[in-house]
Amino acid sequence: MSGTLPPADMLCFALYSASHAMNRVYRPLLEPLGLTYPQYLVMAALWDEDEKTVKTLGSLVDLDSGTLTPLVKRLEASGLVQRDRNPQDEREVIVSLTDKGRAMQADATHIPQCILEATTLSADAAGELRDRIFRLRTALEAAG
Amino acid sequence: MSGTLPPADMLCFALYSASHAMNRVYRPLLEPLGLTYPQYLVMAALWDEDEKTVKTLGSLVDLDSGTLTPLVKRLEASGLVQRDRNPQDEREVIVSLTDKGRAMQADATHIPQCILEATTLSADAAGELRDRIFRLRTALEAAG
DNA sequence: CACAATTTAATTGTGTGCTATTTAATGATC
DNA sequence: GATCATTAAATAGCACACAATTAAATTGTG
Repeated sequence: MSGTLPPADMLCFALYSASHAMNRVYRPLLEPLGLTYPQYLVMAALWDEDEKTVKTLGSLVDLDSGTLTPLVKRLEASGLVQRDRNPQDEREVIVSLTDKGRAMQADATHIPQCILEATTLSADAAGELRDRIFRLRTALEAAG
Repeated sequence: MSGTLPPADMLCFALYSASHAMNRVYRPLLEPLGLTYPQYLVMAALWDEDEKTVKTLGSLVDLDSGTLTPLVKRLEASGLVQRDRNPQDEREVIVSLTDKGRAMQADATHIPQCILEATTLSADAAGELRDRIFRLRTALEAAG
């Protein structure tokens, strides 16, 4: 018992490969918007609630400043967000949507349905699987 | 119905963040071996069965030559694998373990158990979740 | 046999991810 | 109120990922 396994037997590889497969389904949906998948996550977080610090965004999309800073700068270069120092605390950068960034939400409303259809799951089954995977994530984070 | 969602409600983000969390659990386990997670997948595939072409490795670990070629070259530079053209078909590169690469398997046998414990799941529950996620992957790949 | 089509790796360029370090601003302690 | 510790972003360097292209070898068809 308990020796090395081929990737096809690993839970980690199931996550890894399913995450890649998900990315590949997103890619053609996001290409017309000019967004990558992590950029889409950031936009979705801002559509949910505008004006967030880089740190808050990082906790919502599971990325640190090393990844987020250049990513948000690319969104800024595309004219979708703006970055401003918080006058109350100059250490913080507040990322907020521009009019163009807000307007893009309307062009993205079809995406969740497209993804759900690609999974071939019912909405309930997808929600249940999502929660199970989030619980796995919580356990893994607690272990680290 | 069917508008944009915050990341916390997305199945895709559950996969994405759980995959990152998994990577973070692996990192300290692999650091003593000097391997990254994708490199570990390649080594695991070769421990299961030695001597595979880049293409075969790619299908087993879900990566293409653009990622695999430099990754395998780094494993070669570490002395863990060797790369040889197949004399029967000079287009193919056969990746095989060196003695050092084979010997490393013994230093990795504890890892699956560590990962299972980090999930806080029983072996059965982990296997069931793994299969469910693999089925999701299959559906997503069929949609693409 | 010739030669077009296919297949396999390698290469190039962009965009993540992450660690470690640096810089600047804030807060705590004396 | 000067100094130290903490915090938030930014930066630098390495290693994936992936699309698109290139180059070489093989196969298929006439």
